[in-house]
Amino acid sequence: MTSGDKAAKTPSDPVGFETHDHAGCISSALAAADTYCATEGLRFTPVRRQALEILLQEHRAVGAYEMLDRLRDAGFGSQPPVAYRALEFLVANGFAHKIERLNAFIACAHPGAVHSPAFMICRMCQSVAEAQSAPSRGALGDAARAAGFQIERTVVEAEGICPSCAEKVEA
Amino acid sequence: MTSGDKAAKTPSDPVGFETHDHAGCISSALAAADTYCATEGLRFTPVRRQALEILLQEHRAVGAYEMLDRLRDAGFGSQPPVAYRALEFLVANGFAHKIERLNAFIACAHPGAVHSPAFMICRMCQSVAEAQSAPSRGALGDAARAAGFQIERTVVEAEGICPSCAEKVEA
DNA sequence: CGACTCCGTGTGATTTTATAACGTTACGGA
DNA sequence: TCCGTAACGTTATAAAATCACACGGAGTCG
Repeated sequence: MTSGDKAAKTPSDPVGFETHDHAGCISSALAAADTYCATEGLRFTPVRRQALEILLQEHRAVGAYEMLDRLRDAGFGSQPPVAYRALEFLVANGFAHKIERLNAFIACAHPGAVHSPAFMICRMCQSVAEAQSAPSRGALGDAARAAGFQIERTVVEAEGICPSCAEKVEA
Repeated sequence: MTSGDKAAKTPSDPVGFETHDHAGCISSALAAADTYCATEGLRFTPVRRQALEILLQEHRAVGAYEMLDRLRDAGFGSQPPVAYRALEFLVANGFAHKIERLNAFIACAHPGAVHSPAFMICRMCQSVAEAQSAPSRGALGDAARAAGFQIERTVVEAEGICPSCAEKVEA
């Protein structure tokens, strides 16, 4: 990814509450995944590629069974493991994230970059935006160090109201 | 709660990777819940009280169906809604928290205090410690403000290795 | 080439987690 | 005391996730 450091000109990089050039971001993300998998010796098989494409197209959190429906429509297997395995691959390799609060999955907005993602989940429209978190700094990091706990992975999800739903409420 | 401000002498208050005076903490927590419910006009019914007592006794994350077993053993109903409703009450009123990562529930370590809990989850022994987070400060808060997102609630869960499991690994 | 192995895939079955719907009971205010 | 609401118990079902096993293709090594 390009945005890089946390203290860059843009204070953060929400990506998600506004419209995008989807066609572009989908194809470039797929191409990046192709390249990355080739480099790393990972097998970016048709199901996996299709699953990522679905996540990118939707650009929202997609449940495993919804993914399964889409994959079946695309000609793949129709049993839960088909979806779960593809999603597991995408998550393991940083192409997607699981939103624990929703039991759903979303394409990574910063693929390729090593990051601790944080999510903002609108409780009205269910849209999800990805931001960066810095768990090792801040209160949680302090607590972990004090307790001698070794953090390997963090789940940071904020639930609330997105800008566009806030407007609707006021109106 | 007593620990109060984030910048007190104790930099944080993990509570969970060490043994406690359980008998004492259970009875005092129950008493506090009694008082709080009386004050707030909440109905701290037998099932709810029993559910909280179970969480306090276990002092770990307990699944809804495990809770259901225990409640049934205690003479309450034996169907899922019994457990889910009791847990919902406890969570809604701050006596317990849901650990999204584990689909399980744990007694609040700071009952009565308004707080944004954060959890440290050991992936080896499944133990869970509660700490404080400060989501509105830090990277997530910045991103939310920049995006115009109104945070109402946060889920912060760190997965890793607790001190005692770390010792075992080294040994 | 052929056999072996690993990994990914497809499928059936099952487990685990969570909610819907509905009648009955019990509490608390008028 | 009567009424309305909240809580409870139960049946049933939905949603999410995993287990177990067979098949098949891509290497690889003889």
